Amino acid sequence: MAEEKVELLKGTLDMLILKIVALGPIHGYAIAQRMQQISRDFFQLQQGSLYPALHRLEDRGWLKAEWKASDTGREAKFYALTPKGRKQLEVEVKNWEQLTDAVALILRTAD
Amino acid sequence: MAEEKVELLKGTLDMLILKIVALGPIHGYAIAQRMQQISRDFFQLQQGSLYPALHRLEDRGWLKAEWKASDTGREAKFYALTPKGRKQLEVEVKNWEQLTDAVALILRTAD
DNA sequence: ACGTATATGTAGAACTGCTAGGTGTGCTTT
DNA sequence: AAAGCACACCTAGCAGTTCTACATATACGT
Repeated sequence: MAEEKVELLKGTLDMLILKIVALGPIHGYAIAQRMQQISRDFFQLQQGSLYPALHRLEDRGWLKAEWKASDTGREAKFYALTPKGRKQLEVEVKNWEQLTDAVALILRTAD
Repeated sequence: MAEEKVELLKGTLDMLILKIVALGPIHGYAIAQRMQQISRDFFQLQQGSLYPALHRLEDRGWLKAEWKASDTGREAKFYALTPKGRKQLEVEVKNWEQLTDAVALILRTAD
């Protein structure tokens, strides 16, 4: 029973990560788990997508990282939204909605 | 009054082009016009995105091209959906809906 | 004669996400 | 004790898509 591979639309990952971090400080590995959970196993975020994205978001000043002990006692890098990150999330959500609206206009066009 | 640049999500362009061609045979330049029209000027498809995409879709056997005279009397390359292209459009639309549903699940999550 | 709208095309850059590999810790099972 | 697995982080390099910028050519209006 081969599971279909679901590819993210390039450009949405940042928004999804920002949204999940906005729910409260969380470390990378757990972000992937929550994304999978919330999306009912639809999104299965790969580590090779996740970690570079986190570094990208940190470089841009949208996330701030801090080492702490996780639930399991291991050290993990916890990410939190910066004020800039919160604004960026708003911008990206607004843009996402406009985009999906515009796509919907085209998909619903009958000739 | 600088217009905001709207970037397409990578991966959606093929679907949008297939959908517009599905409305009836049409040439490339007119595809860009219709997309802009239908999306109420939201999408402004660049020629550097359009033509490579059309060639890609033709290479994959989803579109078939034919030179004909356009409304203005000039020669233009009219594209039509192949049966394979029609199936592909269905697949992409279904995938798009699943994807946006999954994104919506994440965006609507309150902690 | 000139500019504009129509119509097609390419080269190269930029960005993103994926594959595939690697490191190390701690818990559970054999 | 060792073996395996889940946790937790990371990087290099590839593949794919869209954009910018440029190039070409025709028809029409002024």
